[in-house]
Amino acid sequence: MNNGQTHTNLFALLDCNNFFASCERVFNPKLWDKPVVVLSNNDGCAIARSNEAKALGIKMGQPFFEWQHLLREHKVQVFSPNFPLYGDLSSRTMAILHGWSQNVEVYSIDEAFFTLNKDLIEDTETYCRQIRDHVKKWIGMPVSIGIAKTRTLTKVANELAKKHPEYKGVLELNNSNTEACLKKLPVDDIWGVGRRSGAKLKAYGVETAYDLIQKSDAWIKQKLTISGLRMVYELRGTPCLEIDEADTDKKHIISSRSFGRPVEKLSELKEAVASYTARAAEKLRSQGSMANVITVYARTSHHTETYYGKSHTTILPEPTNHTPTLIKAAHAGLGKIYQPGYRYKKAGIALSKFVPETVHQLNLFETDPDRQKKQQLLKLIDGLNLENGRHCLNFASTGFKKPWRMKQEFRSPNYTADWNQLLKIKI
DNA sequence: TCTGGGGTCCTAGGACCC
DNA sequence: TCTGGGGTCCTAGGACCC
Repeated sequence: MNNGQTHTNLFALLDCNNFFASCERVFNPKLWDKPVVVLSNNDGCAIARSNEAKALGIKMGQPFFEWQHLLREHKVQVFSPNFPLYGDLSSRTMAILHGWSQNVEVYSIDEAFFTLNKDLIEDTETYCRQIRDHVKKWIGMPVSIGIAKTRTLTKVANELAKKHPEYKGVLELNNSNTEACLKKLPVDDIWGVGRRSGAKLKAYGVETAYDLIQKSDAWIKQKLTISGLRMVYELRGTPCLEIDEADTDKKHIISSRSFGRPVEKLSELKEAVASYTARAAEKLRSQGSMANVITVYARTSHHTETYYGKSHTTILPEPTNHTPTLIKAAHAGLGKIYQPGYRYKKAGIALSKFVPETVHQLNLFETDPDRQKKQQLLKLIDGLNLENGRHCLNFASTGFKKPWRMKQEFRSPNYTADWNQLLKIKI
């Protein structure tokens, strides 16, 4: 988005408040004034919390069992994650945003950068308030919007807009208020500064974002690498992050899960790995790529004394996105790393080193005469699964009973993604 | 008993070549 | 015993994000 760089454009960031928790509320008005928590897969820990839940002290990533007692004491409402629902509400929100800006970069499931043309919009802050109201009214989703000269600064603005009610969800950073905001912002709250770098910077006496931008470029590059330097330029008001819209193809596709209970048998591990591989291969085909490399790994829990974890990487004889071929390679790798006697808690596979399908189709030295037919069959299966819901057709090696499957005890209905689970209203 | 899953980018260091 | 300088490519691992 080149016109994002010109003087007449400002950046903005729309971010849904407590996204997953808010999604659960959209179709369930009873939750509006209650603390709501969405759990990770396997109902392991908290991954989203409403403001009320945050106020109770439930932390991001905190294990469920540590705060389970609050369910009774404070009527905390918990949910297993319902990603189809969240994905659907996300697309609807982004669709509305597209109606307000020419340049929208969907950055994650719950946030998007967009540009505002200063030549056409007189009052950018008022404009963004209208966007916010539109999303609230049509989707029921509360959002915050930050406006500034660079994407990193919109993050700062957004955070403040969210934290301080007096901004009513929208804040624009300009020449007169930016410095004051950066002086208030702890250095580890900056987008791009994690726990490690945060601690390091504080050890050097750098406490706030303002302290950081006073340092020399050389110092910053030495302490935080080139990406840290780019971040500081952005904080000083010079855009230098490119987020390209066109190339959304993934460079790695990962599929992994923790098991609902520990797995010891190789046969069960193989089922799980086959099932992850099938999912990853489906994603690979949907972006029109083939993989040259597949990595498989398995590990026990980190929280036990006898930790065991290993991975194995296979370079494939030729790039492929053929599910049975990939499963075969994953199983071979698994055979190399599997050690009996351990209670495995998680396994996964990763595909990488992609080439476009079209490149391979031009290969004159085709080694597999049936490749075309196999390809068509897979497309057919993908199509049926897409139309009729995932798992309509499966590969037998992915297992039938799946005793290793995740725990999901608190799942909400698929209000928007499944005809059988539409919200019922009594009249 | 109980601690997510899926990504990106960067650097260091080894292997290899001239 | 001494003992180059560059360049490239690859991989593992760190750090961060949502």
